[in-house]
Amino acid sequence: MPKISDKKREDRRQQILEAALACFSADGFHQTGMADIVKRSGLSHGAVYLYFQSKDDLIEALADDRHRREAILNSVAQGSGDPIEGLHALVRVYAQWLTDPMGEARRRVGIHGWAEALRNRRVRTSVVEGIDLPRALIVALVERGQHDGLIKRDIGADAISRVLIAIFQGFVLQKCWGEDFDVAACMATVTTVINGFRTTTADMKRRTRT
Amino acid sequence: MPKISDKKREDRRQQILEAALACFSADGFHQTGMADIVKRSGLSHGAVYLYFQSKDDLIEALADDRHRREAILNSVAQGSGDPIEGLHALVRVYAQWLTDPMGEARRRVGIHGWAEALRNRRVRTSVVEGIDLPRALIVALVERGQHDGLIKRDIGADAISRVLIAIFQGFVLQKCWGEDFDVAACMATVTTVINGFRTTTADMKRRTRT
Amino acid sequence: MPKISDKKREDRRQQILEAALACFSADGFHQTGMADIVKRSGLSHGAVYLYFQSKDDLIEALADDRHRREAILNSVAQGSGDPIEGLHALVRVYAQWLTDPMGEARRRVGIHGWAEALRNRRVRTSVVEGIDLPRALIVALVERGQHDGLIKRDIGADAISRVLIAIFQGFVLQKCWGEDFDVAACMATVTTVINGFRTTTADMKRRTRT
Amino acid sequence: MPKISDKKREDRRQQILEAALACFSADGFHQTGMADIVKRSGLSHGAVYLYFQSKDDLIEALADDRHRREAILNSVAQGSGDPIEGLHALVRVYAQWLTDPMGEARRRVGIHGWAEALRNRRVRTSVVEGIDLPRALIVALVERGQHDGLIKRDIGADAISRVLIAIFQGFVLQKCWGEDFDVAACMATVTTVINGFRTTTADMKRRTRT
DNA sequence: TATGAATGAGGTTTCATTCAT
DNA sequence: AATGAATGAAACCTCATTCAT
Repeated sequence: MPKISDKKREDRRQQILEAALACFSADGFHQTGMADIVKRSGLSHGAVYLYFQSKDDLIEALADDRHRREAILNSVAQGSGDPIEGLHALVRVYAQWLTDPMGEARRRVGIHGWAEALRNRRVRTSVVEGIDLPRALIVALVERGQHDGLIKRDIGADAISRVLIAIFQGFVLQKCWGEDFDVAACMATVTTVINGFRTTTADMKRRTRT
Repeated sequence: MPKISDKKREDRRQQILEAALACFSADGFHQTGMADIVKRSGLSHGAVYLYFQSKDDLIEALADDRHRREAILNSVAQGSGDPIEGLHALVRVYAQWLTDPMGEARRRVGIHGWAEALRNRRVRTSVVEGIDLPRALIVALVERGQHDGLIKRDIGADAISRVLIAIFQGFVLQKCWGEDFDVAACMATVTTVINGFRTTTADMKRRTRT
Repeated sequence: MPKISDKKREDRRQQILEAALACFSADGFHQTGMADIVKRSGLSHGAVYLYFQSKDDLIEALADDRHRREAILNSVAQGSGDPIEGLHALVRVYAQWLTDPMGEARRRVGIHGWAEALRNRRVRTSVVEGIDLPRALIVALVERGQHDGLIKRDIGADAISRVLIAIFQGFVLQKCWGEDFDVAACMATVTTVINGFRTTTADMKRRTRT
Repeated sequence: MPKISDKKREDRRQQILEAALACFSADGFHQTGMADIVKRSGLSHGAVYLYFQSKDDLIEALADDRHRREAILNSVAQGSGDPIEGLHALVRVYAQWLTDPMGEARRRVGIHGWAEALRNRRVRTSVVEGIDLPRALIVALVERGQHDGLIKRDIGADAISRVLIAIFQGFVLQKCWGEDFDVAACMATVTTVINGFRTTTADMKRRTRT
């Protein structure tokens, strides 16, 4: 029985996923043919189907892949003491991710995934869970900040997390569409936005009164 | 003379566009077959091709349609005196648009269009021009606000506009994916974000010192 | 009842036939769409179908048209006394027809008709009858020539007629394919061919012996 | 290793070409649907497109095929010493080809190709090159004959070749249209025609005088 | 009579997937 | 395990013809 080693098996899998990523990035899921992926992977049709049951399977595997990578991204941003500083750290991590030229393909496929999530339940689950991770992280930070009196208490932690995530989603779109997206300037503005959530002296006075 | 009246002609066009919108919203551009659109429109294959040269033409027509509608949306938000109030007005208009249940299909198709924009130049042009409209509007408001000393001068007007637009793009995504997106709460937070751009007393002091 | 005059009716018919001729000449019968003919004729779809029942009907009408024109062509060549001179006259008439720049379209459509004759009985009948006319004419001339002792008696009149007709068919093909077909030189050679059918002194001696 | 053997591959190709030949012979290029060819070949749609990129490709492959076969035909007729005998040999070869019942389909497709050559450049090139082969052969023979004083010098070798080729083209047409085409009698007449190009005693006297 | 919008069967081609080797 | 030839449903689009006006 010509069973290959687990390592080789995993290598082949990655080889196929990389080919798929490149193709999907260039043409989208539905304009990419299996033949394109097969050619780019250097394997055969049959081989690809040994590792993935179908094209949808491949799409979902990439969605999961992204899911896993973002989990790591988030973990990197954890562990700082000051909640506000934690938010800034998260921003820096995502800014980094947004700028990485190697990640361009992944960002583009991500956008295709956002559209695909509208009609493919598995993909949607993966995407939604993917954003639930940073959301929970942000919520935790904000709630701690509110508890410590550092962040305004009249806005929901959940809403803040959704706004911050939305900003990054929009940045991905705008960056992938055009070349003139100034990441640094936009990031600086995000910093301002976060600082805007800080408790001001006015808030304190108001609170005292209440 | 059976030459159809202009009104009837335009009605038929809308009839087809609506069918296409519904289909594209449900299945995306590439999973929707012309047969689906034909069936839903109640017309025949040939009739559809009498009004649109190809499926791509249909996609582009919808992109243009969206473009045109957003232009109206923006114009609605213009004309207020106070720049900050102008931004809030704009937010209200888009919040309205985001909440409108009739617009669900259009929002979903919009997302598919964002993905399509990555590989279809015509669609990308339409999308990019579509966001250039509100961007220019926001930039104008912010610059006026900065000139009047109402808005912080240390952040770029362009970056602010991109952040606000990104927020809305992210909101569209999050709203279309899940049912638990709290539009009101998020909008309130956007209000806070905008207020965060206001000049603070601290800013003034700093400026004086400089 | 808005019945139009016979003359107007005939004019319209010709208008359509001319449009069809131009289209068929350029693109062949099956690559030409009714829409092309309609556009070129300046009439409407409905109008064309008032004059011709179908596209095939149009093709057949053009075949018949050609049939009729060739009948005239042949009649022109009749009536000379000397049979050999009659053949030369016929050659001159066809040479003329082959050279006429206005007839280019008709020659091209003729070729398309030859192919169509293989699968359309009506067209084949028309084509075959069309060549039967000059064939009968040539056969009559040759038989008279043979009777008068001017033309060799050991070759069939029918075969001679088929050879002469074949020569013209081939000329039409070669002329329509390329620009370097030298009509004058080829015609001169046909003259030689015809003279080759003349009885020689050798023939006469042989005959005397028999 | 399921990579098909070269022989099997070539067999399949021929299988498809034969099916196409039969269909095109019966219905012409444009009335034949790919479905007809697919059905007749016994393969599937996809398989046919594995061997030929498009219907046009199939048409051109048949044109090239014919080109190649005629080249062989011509080579067979070469090599005789006496130029006049060479012409007669050529006539015999073509007479053979014209009579072969297996070649009926090929002759019919050939006619369709003549029409197609009017609007398809690739086909025209193939057709024109196809007749250039025997033309060059005939020209060479005739020029040798003229040099040796066996053939009249007052007619162009090129014109003679065109006449002989035209005769065969016409024969193909007439044979494919009707059942009553007497190949033997017509061929005998061609022999007479060729002999008519021989130098006569009259020619010699005239030449002497000059 | 005349119009041209509408029909819908049928055209060519693609492509995710399978399976004999 | 691996190959790639083969499948056939389904994709997009065209076009000869009809018919309400």
